[in-house]
Amino acid sequence: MNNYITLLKSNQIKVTPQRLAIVELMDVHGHISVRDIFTKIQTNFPSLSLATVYKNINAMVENSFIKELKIVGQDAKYELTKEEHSHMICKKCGKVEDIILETKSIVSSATKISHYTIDESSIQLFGVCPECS
Amino acid sequence: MNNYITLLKSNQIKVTPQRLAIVELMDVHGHISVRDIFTKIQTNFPSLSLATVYKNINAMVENSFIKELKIVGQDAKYELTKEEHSHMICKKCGKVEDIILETKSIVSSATKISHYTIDESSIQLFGVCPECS
DNA sequence: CTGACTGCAAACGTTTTGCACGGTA
DNA sequence: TACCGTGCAAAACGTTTGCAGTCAG
Repeated sequence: MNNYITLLKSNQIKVTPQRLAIVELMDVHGHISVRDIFTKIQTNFPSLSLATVYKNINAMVENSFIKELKIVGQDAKYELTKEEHSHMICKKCGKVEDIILETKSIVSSATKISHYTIDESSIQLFGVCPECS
Repeated sequence: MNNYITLLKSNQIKVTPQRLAIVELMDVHGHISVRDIFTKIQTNFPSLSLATVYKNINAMVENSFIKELKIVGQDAKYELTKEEHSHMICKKCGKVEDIILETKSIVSSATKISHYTIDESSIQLFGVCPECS
């Protein structure tokens, strides 16, 4: 049985070919924009509608099944929700990569300073990747 | 002599009433969206055009005179460029606040792991502010 | 006085919506 | 079979553009 089918079902999301294609693309690419999802899927699935992509993406974000990633200078990208992680962004090639960083110390010092109750963080680091330099 | 006039001039930006209003609003509010700039200024400056706001914001971002801030769940906001800092975002009231955090250690560990040359970072911490809890 | 800035209206691209049809469970 | 999801077309947004007139330096 297909992994993506299992994944959707375990999140109470009804399985359709469109959704399978979206989830597979996200899994393979890691981070992907609506436009890219649409054009990539449409190649071998010409009947796919952009409205359907939007509707599904929105519902999945609503669910927390996927996460929206806003990056300055880029279109919004989407990724499957997984272990908390940060992002490395290459300013030359635009690549976005996951990286697991220790955030406890920064969060605890921010808590001390601000007196916020912090439960989520977004850390993006910009620079040039090894391949581009 | 008005501070904002000095500020614009020192960045080689021609001084106009529209730009003064925009810069003043950003300074006072810290972080503000295009829509809010437009509606707030328009109250006592009815001839202001939304296109002018966009043109100025874009030129100022281009200049690095101001910075764009993309936050999940909110419109893009703009802030005057100043000392590097991070952001606290209250999930209840939507408030965005600056906070100065030590980022050296996280950046250096990310550099070791990823081999990126990192020169910029965006750190956003989400939670509930003291006033809302 | 000249080039840059503004306001307006139109154009554009993106996202959302309503509705009839089709497919999943 | 019942309901949810899909595709289509239109509508609603947000942002950009071109142009003619105005203003800052």
